[in-house]
Amino acid sequence: MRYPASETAEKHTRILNEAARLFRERGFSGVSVSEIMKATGLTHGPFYNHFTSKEALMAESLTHTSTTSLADLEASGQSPQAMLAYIDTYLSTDHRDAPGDGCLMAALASEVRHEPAVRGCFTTHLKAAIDKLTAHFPWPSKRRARADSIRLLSSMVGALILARAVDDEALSDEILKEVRSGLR
Amino acid sequence: MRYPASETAEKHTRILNEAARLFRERGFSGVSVSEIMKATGLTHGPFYNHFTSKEALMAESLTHTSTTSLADLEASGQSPQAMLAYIDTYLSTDHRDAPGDGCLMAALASEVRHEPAVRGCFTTHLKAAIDKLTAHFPWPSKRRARADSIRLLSSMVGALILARAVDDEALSDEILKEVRSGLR
DNA sequence: TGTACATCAGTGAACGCGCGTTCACTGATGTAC
DNA sequence: TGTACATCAGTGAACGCGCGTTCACTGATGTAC
Repeated sequence: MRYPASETAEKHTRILNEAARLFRERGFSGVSVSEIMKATGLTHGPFYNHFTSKEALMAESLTHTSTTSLADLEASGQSPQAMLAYIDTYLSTDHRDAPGDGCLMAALASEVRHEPAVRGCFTTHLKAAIDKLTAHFPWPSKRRARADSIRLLSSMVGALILARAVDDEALSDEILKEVRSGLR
Repeated sequence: MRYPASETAEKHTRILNEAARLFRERGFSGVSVSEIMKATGLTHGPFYNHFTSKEALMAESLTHTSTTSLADLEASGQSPQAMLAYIDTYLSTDHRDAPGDGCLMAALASEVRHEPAVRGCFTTHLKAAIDKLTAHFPWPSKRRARADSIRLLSSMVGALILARAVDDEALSDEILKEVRSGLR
């Protein structure tokens, strides 16, 4: 049956939000189109009214997540304290235990390598993240700010991925803690 | 038909080697049992003469790769120069472009999170890697050697994963280069 | 304002496909005598 | 040493399953008059 036109755009956004959350939680290949549609409260059929393919959704959800998560960074303060708080939040057990709401890169970087359809979007996101980090925080040397941002990002992403992969909570906590104190 | 008994063990090892290579290249879920068996020159049927399931192969191939790749680390020298050479090799474009022969953690850490069957093996490997790094290299402070090893590993793994995910070779090279110089 | 009709997002059965896994069969090897 | 037979890794067709995707159909909404 026909539905109010106003709901269409809202449903599109809801699919994107659910997809973004589920993909980060369980990976692109760990989530089916049907599951995403079920999470939005619909059957799988109308998926193709909104997106041309699962790959297209992957790309669009990645771009969608990119804009919202970079807004978080810009919302934080620019003081050295704000920078440390940002790092502490990123390397917190809360972030580790909630990948669905967390960093896109830590959740999906590995899988992106195998999905040609989303590498472009991911690259755009990473470039934006480096630029925002470089511009936003009070780096000791302006000249080295970009290199320092790249190093910070690599450390944080690597630590979070390892902390999430590991079976042993003590080791996982230790990784987060040591990388946190290394960045002070 | 029956085959020489001597070949059985050798075929088992060949399956493990091919699996270890293919899993690192394309991920656990990106490689099928049939592909692995084809790579060893057999049909898919006898797979279950060697392993009880794909998950069992994933676990065994991870343990198998662990022992061989940690041997590489022990084979390197213990001088500060050897340590820098190890880091440079890890963060080289050659390593980035050959995941099939490279670091297990950079290739599979993300997927391990979604595969309960291999998290234990992965954790064992990561612990061994931290211990070997800690004991093997000439860290400035013995007391902080373990924390420094964890930080080094996080940086290297994170940088390699990001460098591999990205679509843009200049950015990929930049990530490797900056993290390399940050570790000098 | 009321009526008749076209629209089109949602439904849910169905499609082909590749996956992990099973199994009846094959036939050279290893063993018993 | 030669013969008869049991063994068992490999073969390849077949299984059920869940996936991404398609499509004939439904029926409340929006539009034309």
